[in-house]
Order: sequence, then C-alpha cells, then structure tokens
Amino acid sequence: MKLRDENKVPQIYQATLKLVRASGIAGITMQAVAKEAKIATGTLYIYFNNKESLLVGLFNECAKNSASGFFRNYDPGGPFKTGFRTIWLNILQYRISHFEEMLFIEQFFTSPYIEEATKMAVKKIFDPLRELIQRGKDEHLIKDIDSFWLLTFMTGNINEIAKRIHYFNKKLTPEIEDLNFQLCWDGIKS
Amino acid sequence: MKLRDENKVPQIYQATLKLVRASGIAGITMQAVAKEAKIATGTLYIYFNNKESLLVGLFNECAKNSASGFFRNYDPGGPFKTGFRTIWLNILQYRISHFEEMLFIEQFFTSPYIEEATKMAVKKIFDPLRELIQRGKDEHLIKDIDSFWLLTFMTGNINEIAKRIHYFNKKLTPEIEDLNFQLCWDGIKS
DNA sequence: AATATAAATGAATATTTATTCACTTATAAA
DNA sequence: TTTATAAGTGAATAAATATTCATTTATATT
Repeated sequence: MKLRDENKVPQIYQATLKLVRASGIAGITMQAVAKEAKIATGTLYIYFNNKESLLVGLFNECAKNSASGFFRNYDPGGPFKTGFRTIWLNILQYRISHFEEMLFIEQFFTSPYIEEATKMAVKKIFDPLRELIQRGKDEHLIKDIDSFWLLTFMTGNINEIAKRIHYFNKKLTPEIEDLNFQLCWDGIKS
Repeated sequence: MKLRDENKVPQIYQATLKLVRASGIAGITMQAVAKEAKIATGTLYIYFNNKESLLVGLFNECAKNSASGFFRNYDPGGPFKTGFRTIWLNILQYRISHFEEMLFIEQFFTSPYIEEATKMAVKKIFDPLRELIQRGKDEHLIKDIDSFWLLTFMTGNINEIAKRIHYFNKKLTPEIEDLNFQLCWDGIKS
C-alpha cells in the first residue's frame, strides 16, 4: 500500500501561510490552498477533516514553533540584561523570519476558529520571560511596575518592528537591532 | 417619495464593526451584518453596491475618524514634550475607545479588499506627528535616530496597550497612562 | 510479479453566502 | 387627499466555496 507523504502537511501549512500573507485569513479557500500546495483539493481532506481543523492545526504548529524559537540560547542563570537581550532578539528575529506565522497567529486570535482554551495555552509561552522580568525587578535593574505592562511594552514594540521590516522592505541590520533594543532598554531600565 | 434614512449607513457600519470584533473580517457575512443592524439583507444593497464597497466605505470612514481624533487639542506651536504627550495620549485613547475600528483597519490592511493607493493615503495621517518628531530631534530633546523607528517604537507600544486593555479587561487609569507614557518617553529621550 | 491497501485526483455535489427582484410600505410633492 | 417615487423587505436565485466520492495511481507486502 501507499504510505502517507510526510511532507504533505508542512506543504499544506506553507501554502496556507503564503495565502494569509497575501490576503489574510478572510481570503483563504480550500481550492486556493490546494492550488498553492500543488495538490488536488480532495487530498486536503486526507490530511484534515475540514477547513477548520486545517487552520487549527496550523495555529498549534505555529504556537509550538514560536515557543521554541523565543528561548533559543537563553540561559536563565546568566545576567539579567544578557538574558533579556537574548530573548528580545530571539522574538524579533523569529517574528521577522517567520512573518507569515506571526500574521496568521494574530488574525487567528480574532477569527471564528479560535477557542478560549487555546488563547490561555498560548499565554503560557511567555512564562519564562515573565519570570525573567520579575527577576529584573527584584534586582532593581528595571522599573518596578506591573510585569504586565513591561511585557506589553516589549512585545508591542517587537511586533511593530517586524511588521514594518516587512511592509517597508527594510533589513534588520545589527545597527537597527541595536538602536531598537536601546529604545526598549532605556524605556524599562530603572 | 420616501427619503433615504441617514442613520442607516452609520448603523450598518456599527453592525459590521461589532462583527469584526467578535470574529474578524473572515467572519463577516452580509446576512449577519443585516441581522445585527436590524434591517433586511436587501436593504444593504440600497446603500452599498456590494460587500466590497461596504467594507471599503467603512475603512475610509475609520481612517477619516482616526485622523481627526489623533490631533485633537494638539498645538504645533507648543513645547515638544507637551505636544508629544498630547498626541501619544490621543492615539491611545482613540484606539481604546474605538477599538473595533482599530481591529478592522488592521485586518483590512491584510485582506483581499485593500488597494495600494489606500495604503499610501493612510500613511499620510501621521504626517503631523512625523514633523513633530523631527522637531524633537532638531531641539536635541530625543534620540537622533531615524524617525521611522521612533514612530515604530511609539505606535507599536500604543497598539499593544490598546489591545491588552481590551483583551484583559483593564481600565486606562491616569496611573496606567502615566507609567506607559514614562516607558515610551524614557525610551526616546536623549 | 501479483495483490491489497491507501494515497491522490478532480469533477460532482452540498453548503454557504452574495446578490437580485417582485412586492409592500412610507412619504415628499402635487 | 392622491399620486409618484424610492425605501424597505425577505424569499428566490446566483455565485462561491466546502466537501464528497468514484476512479486512478503508487507502493508496501506477500
């Protein structure tokens, strides 16, 4: 018998992300996904029960990937600023290099497909960062304000950088990394 | 003859925004809009040629509204920091009080409906702010880095605050305003 | 090599959603 | 009042899109 092609699912996910980039979740049709993935529409239904489970599957995949990307090379035992910069840069680089995933996650959050439990699970991804920020406050290195707002400050800026890098065809040079990190750091340092 | 009800279009826009908030542009159907606006689906087509022109019309309306909201009480002749804080707060308050508009604009930008010319027109809304930032640099009050990144820094943070205020049911108290502005200001000041 | 099994196909069908239209209702103008 | 005109209605139709299925194709197993 013929075995399932283990490349199909990633292929389908990639095609879906490409369409999201081009015209948002609103623009996704199963025929378009199939065409982009160079397979027949019927094949989609071998790998997914329906459109919803394709999108939910992709969302979970994106969430999992980003979680591992954000904390690459991060040593929780190292100095605060080193760890903070590592995570800051990881998130930024990840969101730039996986830009479609970022767009998809963002749109999925306000789509008819997401469920409440999923939202909660995604919040947990940032737990190690939340802990680090608490440490920074304990060591009096950063402002003693609610971590919620410190996290808001940091991630809001990162997201916007990633978007503008893409929409305005910029390149993330070390200089641009540095100046943007400086803005963020000067904001939070005590 | 019967005259056109001048409340219908705002009513339809409001209904559409409410649906966007609930389930994104992907979730909008003409029947749902009609139901939410408490009119017949056919009536939608008296005021709009089709779904696309409804959405485009709403987008233009949102863009126009926000432009006027952002620069309320702003005196280009006043001190830099005063002007900067005024605009910062205006944008933040506007995005919180017109949250659905913000979501809609954001999603519309990566939807099948937007056109390139529209994107360009929207960029111009921020021109007065760009000028103010240039002045701040000339007066050596803020860091001498590309205004593009200063604007990215500022708006990214504001957007994220607005989103989190809504998604986590926070309230924008004067204290929260202040601490968030402080984060932003400490980031950009020279 | 032959067989069995599941993948893959894409046209056909089902479902959803946009749009139309014959009809009713309201109201400015005569 | 009466009339003419356009708004308003919602069921009917058209169009788009999701899903199925009869058929073909590939390949592990025997």
